[in-house]
Amino acid sequence: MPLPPSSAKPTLAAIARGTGVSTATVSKVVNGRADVADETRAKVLAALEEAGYRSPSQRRTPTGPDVVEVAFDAIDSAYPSALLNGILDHAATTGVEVVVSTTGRQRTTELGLGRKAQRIINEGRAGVIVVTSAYGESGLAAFLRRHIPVVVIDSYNPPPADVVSVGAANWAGGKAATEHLLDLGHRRIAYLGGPESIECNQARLHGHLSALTSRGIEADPGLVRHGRFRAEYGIEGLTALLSRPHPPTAIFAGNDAIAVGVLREARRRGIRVPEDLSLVGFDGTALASDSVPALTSVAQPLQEMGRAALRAVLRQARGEQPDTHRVELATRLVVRESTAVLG
Amino acid sequence: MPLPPSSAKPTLAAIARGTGVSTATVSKVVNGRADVADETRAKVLAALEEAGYRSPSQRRTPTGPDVVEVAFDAIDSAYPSALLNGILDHAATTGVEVVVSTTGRQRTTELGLGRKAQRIINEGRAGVIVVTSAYGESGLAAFLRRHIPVVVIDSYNPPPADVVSVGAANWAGGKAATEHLLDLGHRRIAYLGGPESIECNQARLHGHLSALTSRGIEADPGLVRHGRFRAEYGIEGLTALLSRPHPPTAIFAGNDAIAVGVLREARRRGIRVPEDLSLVGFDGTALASDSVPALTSVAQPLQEMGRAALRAVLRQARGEQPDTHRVELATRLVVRESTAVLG
DNA sequence: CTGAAAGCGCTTACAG
DNA sequence: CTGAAAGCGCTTACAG
Repeated sequence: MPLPPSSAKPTLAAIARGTGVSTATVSKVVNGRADVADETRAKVLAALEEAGYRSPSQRRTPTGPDVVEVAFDAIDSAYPSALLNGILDHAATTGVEVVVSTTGRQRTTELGLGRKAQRIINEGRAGVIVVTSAYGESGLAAFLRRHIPVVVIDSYNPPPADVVSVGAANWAGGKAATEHLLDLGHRRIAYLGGPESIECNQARLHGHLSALTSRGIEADPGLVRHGRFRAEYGIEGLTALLSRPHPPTAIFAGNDAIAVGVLREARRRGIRVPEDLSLVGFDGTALASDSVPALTSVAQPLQEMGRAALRAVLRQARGEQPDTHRVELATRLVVRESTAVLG
Repeated sequence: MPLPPSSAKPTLAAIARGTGVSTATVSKVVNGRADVADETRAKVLAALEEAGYRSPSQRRTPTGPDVVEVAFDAIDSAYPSALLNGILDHAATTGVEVVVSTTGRQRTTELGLGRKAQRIINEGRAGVIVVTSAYGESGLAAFLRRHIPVVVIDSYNPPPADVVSVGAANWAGGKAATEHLLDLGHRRIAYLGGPESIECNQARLHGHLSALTSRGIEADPGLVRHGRFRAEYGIEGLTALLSRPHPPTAIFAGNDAIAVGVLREARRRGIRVPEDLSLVGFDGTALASDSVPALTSVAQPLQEMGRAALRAVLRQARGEQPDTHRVELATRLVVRESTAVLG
């Protein structure tokens, strides 16, 4: 009597028993040989998938190091670099290996992503860390179905319930940025954000708005603009704001790249920062400290976020329950040279 | 009659025959069991090493993707990030997997590095890319002994003859930087470099000196300073240069980070760039384009260097001979806002 | 501490 | 296209 496949151990013989074929046939399917009927192949593949079978070379070495895959959109700024740095730092101390892959900013097709997810599963990763948007709901679900722990850093969308997410306190950071500007006497404060739909951007904006309303200042919708997290949108944003009847005296930028764009456009126009315009960024990467004038910015503990993400993945890989669905690390307002008392 | 170990196929049985013990004993050694005499273990380990034995889980999956290891000192600036970006880009198009590891800037002990090298060998990598200094001569030699192809990017020291190195045209880039400043009328041009002993730094310096002497200008040794590739050394360097009787009118910085330090210190002192001081950086990363004023800089094709390194490693992994011992990619002077005609 | 022997998981040449 | 059977590479319980 064939056992239900789910209770069988993942050996060729067990799969063979479960599907009513010989081990030889299962072996052929596993090795992609041609001489198997399509129907048989399909049945066996389904059973292999169901049982979570790994061929010997796919099996994780019992003694070998755990391998964690980190999927980025791209590594094209200080932000992903700092995250990776934190991940690699913790990896070195725990003896874990890190495979890094990028999906490319131009959204890959669903099919392409599915294939990448399948590869990650086949390679027997101990876990997966997904940064921002790489892999949608369906990709994440594929990992979970195979019981591969997933942690998402700064997810663009709210992740499913059984995925741990790591991020910074974006709302509190946004509030702190705007409170700093309010404390300096500014009242017309603009927000130049990233993509409107993205979670972290919304949280920063709402922190900003909350700071305004809690001081009894009505937010002017004309002072809120969205774009992308790149310098171009700072240039474009400042240009648009200056064409208004009452331009702002201060700008809170959704990240440092946007702030740097603002800085550059301000300089081009002879607007002095901070004398004529105060400016706060977000992220606190080298971009903020190296720019001239150095940017006041809300620092995210990016390295620590990377470390926390790896820690959370490894904890789950060891079979421990995650303590929390969301790891949120504190941000810190670092005041530098780009903000001053309203003159 | 036992065969000489080198001609035996790398199976347990062959190792056993070669060393005159049973397959059971060899198996125990491979799996690190305790019940083997030290002497026997040593003999068997030597034979395993000699034969290049890999246990089933260490064997590269015949169908599985190649895995290339990339060893950085650290991923703490735009420079390693851009290299990695190029490597990952080419990896995505060739289906190769990339394991990233960092050795940490504080030189790890020889022993620690040796262990890391051994791990990389055991994991059956198709090849290794070493960035700047990670792994010394002995580490590289260990890879070569096991016939694992190695490519070095921007090696701190000249690599051994059978290691392909990838880098930019540092000498030509340094020459172009200084010629640009000479063309603008500058005659007292300082060089603020990175560590004096490092190859790429020396090449940039000598390009600079060559530009001077080919215009009949005697180089002033007091205008050459070394430090590290960080902003602090730009601050320190400018401070030292200004204390001289005849400060320079232009500075060629060994990389963009140093140039940014110069920029910051100049601003603090009320020295205008480029009106009072012209400044050229090296690397051409976002640091140069995002700084205010934007930096004139010698751009290295970092992404292309990453791609070229992976291409060279994979070519060797396929058993092809490398075309060249050194892949040198052209640099390009990008003129921005930090250089002007001597006033 | 060593190895003969049993056995496991998988593959393959080949008969049907 | 399928599977019985031989066999390979490795591991392990156990006798010595």
